[in-house]
Amino acid sequence: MTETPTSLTPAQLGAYFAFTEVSSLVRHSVEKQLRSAGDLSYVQFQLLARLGDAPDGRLRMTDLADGVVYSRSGLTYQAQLLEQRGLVTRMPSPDDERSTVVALSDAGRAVLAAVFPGHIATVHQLLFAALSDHDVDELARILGQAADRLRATPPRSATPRQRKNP
Amino acid sequence: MTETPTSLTPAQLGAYFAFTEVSSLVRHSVEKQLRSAGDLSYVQFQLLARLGDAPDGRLRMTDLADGVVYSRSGLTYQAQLLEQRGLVTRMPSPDDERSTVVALSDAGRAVLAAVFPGHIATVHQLLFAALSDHDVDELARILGQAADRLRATPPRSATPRQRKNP
DNA sequence: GTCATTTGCTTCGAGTTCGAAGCAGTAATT
DNA sequence: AATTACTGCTTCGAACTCGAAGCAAATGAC
Repeated sequence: MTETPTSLTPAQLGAYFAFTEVSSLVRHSVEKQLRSAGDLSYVQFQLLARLGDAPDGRLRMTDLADGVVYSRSGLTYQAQLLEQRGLVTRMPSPDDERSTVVALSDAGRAVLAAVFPGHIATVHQLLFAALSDHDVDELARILGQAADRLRATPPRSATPRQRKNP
Repeated sequence: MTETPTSLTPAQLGAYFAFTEVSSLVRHSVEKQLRSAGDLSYVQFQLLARLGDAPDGRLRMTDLADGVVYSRSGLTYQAQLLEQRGLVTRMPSPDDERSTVVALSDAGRAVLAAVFPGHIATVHQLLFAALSDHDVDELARILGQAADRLRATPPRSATPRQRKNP
């Protein structure tokens, strides 16, 4: 068991700060673009995009949640909103009465198609316009490594818990 | 003027997906750690950390907001919470009656010191444990470039300035 | 079979976030 | 000096998020 250091090298600090900054700025801009282009929040867009990628445009709630880290209750809320707008349908799974299967409707597909190019353009402009092809490759490789590691890491907290004053 | 493409190369897509995934997973874990270690939200921690970095542990609200993209009203809300907990003080600026100067209190400094090592350890474990020194350098360089570009980009790009017509 | 446990999802309440509107102080224009 | 525009912050209402508690279906233990 290697001990975890409680300080970071300058390079690590720089990477961490840049990462958080890029992350929140990109998120912010993308959110605005999606809102104005299709009246979607980023979460809603991610849900539609995930459904668009799925084999038949349908997924169980649980599978839909995985990878979009949000809580189950939040997912229920957003699924309700999307269903009210007619972008998505929900029905109990034939296999398992407990499961709800969410399916992309034609309207949902249309909205997704309408919003997608602008989303990609925004991301390109914000994130990739400043980077060379080589840098993009490196970024994909390095972050891919980090993502693999994160996915493998159990979700339990790394530090022993401390008591707080009641 | 180069036109922005509406599709991404596979490498760009990979980098984008990895980026969003790492971003949300790290955020999620860090949030938990801070909550259990010092009963702080990530935003609150960032605010305290920013104040800790500032020359006299004091900043105007506006300067505090820059770089932590959150809205002004959200900042007001969090500053109120931090003030109620005694981690921070607020007073009108002597220079400009409009400005509020936020200053880190001793208690705030103590909480920050108590939470910081665990925060760093968590980030190290999540993000940097999987990466070689060289990769960290590359990551810092590449994301630094992207951050520079983002900072230079005006926050309102496409919309012309608006006037109110009473 | 019956009971306990687990799983999948929803409901509920509390807390957090944002944008729009509002207020007061400052700067610019005349 | 007076009017106008702008800046810095707060208040307000609506929307979103989460965790805990709850419910029903499925699984496992006996």
